[in-house]
Parts: sequence; structure tokens; C-alpha cells
Amino acid sequence: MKEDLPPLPEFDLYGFTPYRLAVAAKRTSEELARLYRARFGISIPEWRVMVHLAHSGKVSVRDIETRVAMEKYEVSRAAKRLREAGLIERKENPDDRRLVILSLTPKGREMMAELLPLAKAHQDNLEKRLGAAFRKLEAGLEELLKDRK
Amino acid sequence: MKEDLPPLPEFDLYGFTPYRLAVAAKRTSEELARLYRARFGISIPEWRVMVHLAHSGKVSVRDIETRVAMEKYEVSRAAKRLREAGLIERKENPDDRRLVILSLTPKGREMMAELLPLAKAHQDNLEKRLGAAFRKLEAGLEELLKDRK
DNA sequence: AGGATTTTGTCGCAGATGCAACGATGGGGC
DNA sequence: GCCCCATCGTTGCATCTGCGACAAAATCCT
Repeated sequence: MKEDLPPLPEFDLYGFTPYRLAVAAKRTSEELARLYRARFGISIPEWRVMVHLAHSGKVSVRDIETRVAMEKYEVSRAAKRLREAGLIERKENPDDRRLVILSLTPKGREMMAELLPLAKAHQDNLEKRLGAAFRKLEAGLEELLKDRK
Repeated sequence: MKEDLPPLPEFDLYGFTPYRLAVAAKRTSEELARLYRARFGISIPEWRVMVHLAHSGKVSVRDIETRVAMEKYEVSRAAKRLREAGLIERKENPDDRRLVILSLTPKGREMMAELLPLAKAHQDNLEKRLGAAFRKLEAGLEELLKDRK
């Protein structure tokens, strides 16, 4: 004797694009992240900050926040940990004393000199593994990421 | 007087596929997640468990773990919160008393009856917005997600 | 049978995260 | 100049997360 319940709509998580993207993101990030966590003791937010600093020289928390898809408190805390690890340094901006100027230390540059080639290799590997599907994926991501803030 | 530092390899985070996937995943998940968090007070892990239960009826933590890309402790804790919210119930499996049997309560079914159409709408919206790029994205994700465990 | 091993689910702990509030500074309006 | 509001960065708090350890139950092995 079973209560007769109204049927739920069919819905398969496997076909749900946000879910697929989340799994794909986790899978592709994790291999490299495990590597640099073990090798250098940094996390993904810290990695992002380091990449941005390697690329852009001296910037403020605000600069990073807007360009690296992180909230400002994430950047702030990542920067704090990186400072404690001696990988970046922080100065005050004399033109606007609200702003900070973050930059890599020599130690941080050394680390990135070792890490960036590994990241490139990871990217190449991904492209090779996906073959023709890689271009399609990127075309889709391009469209998805283009507008919207 | 500046120290001459060896140049770092060029590396642009925007072109790094794991990063692009992470941003895309966050962006597409967030809109819906904000909605169901505000409306029903559940998080993304809880949402995943609920979807799986709506789809599969009565299952164990183990079943969910393997199919929903979550670690078992995530499932366990999500289930605990959902139980406390009265959305799912847990029974012991008499055939194997290590296993639990999770299933939706009537209240949980009601919630999903309301939530699943919203998720479908979100998916439709995404497909419409991406247009032709949607197929490409999915083709790429298909290749990326297919093997590898 | 019975001791070792595996499987299942939970939990303690340390650290990370999200949110909102805060202090400090700068800019704009008058 | 002075007051009000916006911006920048940090932090307190509650919660969430990841890892490893754990107890209970089942299975394996001899």
C-alpha cells in the first residue's frame, strides 16, 4: 500500500551543463593543483594571484579582483598567505594610500619560473588529449564567457 | 638601479582552459544556486543529492558518491543537513546494515517538484543564449568527461 | 569458525570560505 | 573648507570543507 505521489519531472544531472562544467573544471584543475600544492604549498586562489602578478607586475588587490574572478577578500587573504610565505611583497601606494602595491619577490619569481612551464605543459597536454574537441570547447567557452560583466 | 631579473615565460590566465572552465562553471551555477538558496535554503552539494534522489528513488551514500562527483563525506554531511531540514529520510538497509537508504520525504518531493522546472528553464535558457556554440561546448565537454574514471 | 581485511558511513579537527561590517582614505558637492 | 558618500582593503564570525581516523558490519582466507 503505497501513497500515490505525483511524478517528478525527469531531470538528469549528467545532462545539466552547470554540473558538467563544474566536474570538468574540477578535473582539469586538480591535476595541476595537486602538483603545485605538493611542490610549493600554494592553493588555487594563491596560484591565480601569483599568475596575475607574474603577468602584470605591480598591481593592487582591486586590479586582481576584477581580472581574476575572485572576490576581494579572497585576494586579500591569498595575498596575506603569500606574503607570509615570502613569495610576494606589499607596499603602500603613495598616490592613493588606500591602495596597496603587490609584487613578486625574487623567491616568488623563482617559483613562477618553475611553475609556469608546468602549467603550459598541462595546457598543451589538454589540447592534445582533446584533439578536435578542444576547439569546440573553446568556442563554447568563448561565447559563454564573453559578455556578462 | 634595477636588478636584472630573468624574464618569466608568458602565460595568460585567460587562455588557460582550467581557469576558463572554473569561471564558466561558477557563473552558470551561481544564478540557479542563488535562487534555490534563497528560496529553499539549500546549497549546491545538497542540491546534487536531492537531484539524485529525485531521479533514482532509494539509494545509499555510496551510490550517490560514485555518480554525483562528490566525496562520501560531502554526501554524508549534505544528507545530514537535508535530514535536519526534513527533506529526506534515512533508513537502515536490512540486507546490509552498513548501508543506509536515503529517500525524499513528501516535503522533499514538493520542493523538487518546484525546483526541477526551474533548473530545466535555466538549462533551456543557457542553450538559447549560447546558440550554435552550445553544441560545440557540449561536444568538448563530452570528450573531456568521457573516460577518466 | 575466527582473525585479518575491506567496505560503508560518520565525525573531529584544522584550515578555508562567504558575508557583512569596519576603519581608513579619497573625491565630490556646496 | 567641510560634510557626505564611494572606494579600498582587512577582519570577525559562522559555516563549510578536506583529510584522516574511526566504529560497525560484511567478506575473505585459511
